[in-house]
Amino acid sequence: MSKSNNVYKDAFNRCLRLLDETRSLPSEPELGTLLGVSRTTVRSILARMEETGLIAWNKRDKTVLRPPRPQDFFPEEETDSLAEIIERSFMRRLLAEGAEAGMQINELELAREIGVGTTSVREFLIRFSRFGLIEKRRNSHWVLKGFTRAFALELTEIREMFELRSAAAFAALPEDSAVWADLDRLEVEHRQLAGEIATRFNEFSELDERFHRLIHRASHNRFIVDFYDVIAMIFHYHYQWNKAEERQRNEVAVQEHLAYIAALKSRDPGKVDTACRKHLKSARQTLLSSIPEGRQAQPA
Amino acid sequence: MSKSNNVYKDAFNRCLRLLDETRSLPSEPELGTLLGVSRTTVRSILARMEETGLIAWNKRDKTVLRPPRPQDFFPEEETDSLAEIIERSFMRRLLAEGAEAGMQINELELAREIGVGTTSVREFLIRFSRFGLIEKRRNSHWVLKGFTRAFALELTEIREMFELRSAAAFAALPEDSAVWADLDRLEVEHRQLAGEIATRFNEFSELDERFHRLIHRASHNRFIVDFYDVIAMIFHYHYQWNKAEERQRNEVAVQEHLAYIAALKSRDPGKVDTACRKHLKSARQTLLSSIPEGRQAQPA
DNA sequence: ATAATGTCTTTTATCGTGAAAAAACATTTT
DNA sequence: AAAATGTTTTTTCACGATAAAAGACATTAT
Repeated sequence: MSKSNNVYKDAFNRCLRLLDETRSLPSEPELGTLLGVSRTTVRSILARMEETGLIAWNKRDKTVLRPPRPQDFFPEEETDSLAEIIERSFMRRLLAEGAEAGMQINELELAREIGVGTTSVREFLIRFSRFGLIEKRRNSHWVLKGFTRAFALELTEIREMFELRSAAAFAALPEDSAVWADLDRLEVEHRQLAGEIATRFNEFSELDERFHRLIHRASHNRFIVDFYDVIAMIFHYHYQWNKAEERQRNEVAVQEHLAYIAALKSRDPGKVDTACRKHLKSARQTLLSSIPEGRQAQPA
Repeated sequence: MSKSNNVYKDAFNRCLRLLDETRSLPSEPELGTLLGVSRTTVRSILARMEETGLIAWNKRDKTVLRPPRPQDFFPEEETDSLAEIIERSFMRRLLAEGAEAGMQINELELAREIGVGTTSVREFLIRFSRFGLIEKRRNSHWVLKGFTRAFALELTEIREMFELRSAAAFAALPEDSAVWADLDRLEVEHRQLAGEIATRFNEFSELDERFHRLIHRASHNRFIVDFYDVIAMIFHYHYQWNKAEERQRNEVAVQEHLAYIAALKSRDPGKVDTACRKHLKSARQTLLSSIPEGRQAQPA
């Protein structure tokens, strides 16, 4: 099996959702941009839609014949890229009990366990290494550094440096910058979420990421912007793992964000600094409190 | 050709240099640690040394029969790892004329040009991406962001944040920390180099790297320590490329380092901050002045 | 009994290969 | 002539295979 066609399957599923909304589909290049795939893939999708009687396809004419049924969709798990599959497996292992710092990581074993080729695992590990959780020994195995307290402290130290600087840069942006409209929109979303926090608290983490990325982008520094990937990854898995007090935590965070947004809009550097610090402090506390005291780094 | 034996060849060459110093070689495990390779490789080395009449090998006894001759060494170029070869080729292209921002990078073409498999090129590009000079388009090619003025400014911005913080942490280290002895040793090396700067100015960049890495390590933050890899890489190639005023630049930098070292030893935060800022400012100037004004990023 | 050597097994590094997906080129339609 | 469709070529992604190198185990020497 040389390469899975998950790009096609995922785009097909997304295309099915478009069918509900229109009588006929747009041109091939347009569909390509819409779905984020090449025309080659678009044509495979159209071919199958024709075969299964979803559309009538003749050159420019792509008329919708019937609405999509559940069985038209490809199963969710077939739409994931290999990288996603490997990442999930790896993180499950990493966050599971028994993943102690200093432990060695075996490419071949990982590949066999997940059921993929070694190349994909190697490439994943190289990409993953920038998160600072693993390290390669030259000509030899990888070493797990572990999701320790030290890691969390080092991560938050950088995060705080970067975000304070980005927030200051944000507040100094000219009145006519497009970011103020983005911020307004995020503020509305925050207020809506705050109003229905009892039922929608689990939607917070997605909003959180969008909010912080907007701020980091104001730094206009690729290293700062890219570093948010590390934070996002950690928070993503961290929240999957630690559901304790989730609702209350998010409720507090939403309010902190609203205060932070107000400070940014005031454009007063002092207020921005205070609001940013306050939020970062509680974010750090949340992360730290979730790491068992016992998980300590092994002495090198 | 599945894998080159450069590890063996490089270790063999290094082992030859040991022959000059002793009558007989130590045990296999000891040699392994000394050369940084496994016993398997050590035994291949010993086998060849026996074959070529360099040593008499019988179990624990490894007597040196004759000093190594130039023709005993493997050619330098055969001792480089594939990753090094690819990196050099890639950087040559990147720094050559015509490597404009926005240009797309073709894995297959690169692999063919260098004469290696695509897997190795892919892995290199993934590793290299953390330097912020290239970026991957999902399911498609890599895009060159280019060694532009913007890149240099973003890089130095982070460097300055990190180094100021590390220097402050360094100065606050307890009297009995081992770093003070390291610093003393580096100071001596700086004074020696300063005395013979006319002839040895080209040895500065290696000393520079060791000095800054020592300071960064005081941060005890893996992200800060790792970031120095980005700086080191850029400076490494930058200095190969831009030899203008090298001697004078290095002469100034050595003096700035000595002032910086004195400030650290004073343990006065104000003095440290001043000396560090001064040096970083001139380092930034040097880097910026070497980037042609014309090299601008393409609009996205 | 400890540490070395000798032997065998496992893992890593790299390639060539083939299908999926993108991209380029040619042709037709509006 | 601009933009779509139809067709062909190129590139990316992922695999299994193989030699180099590491590592584990068994044996021998001090």
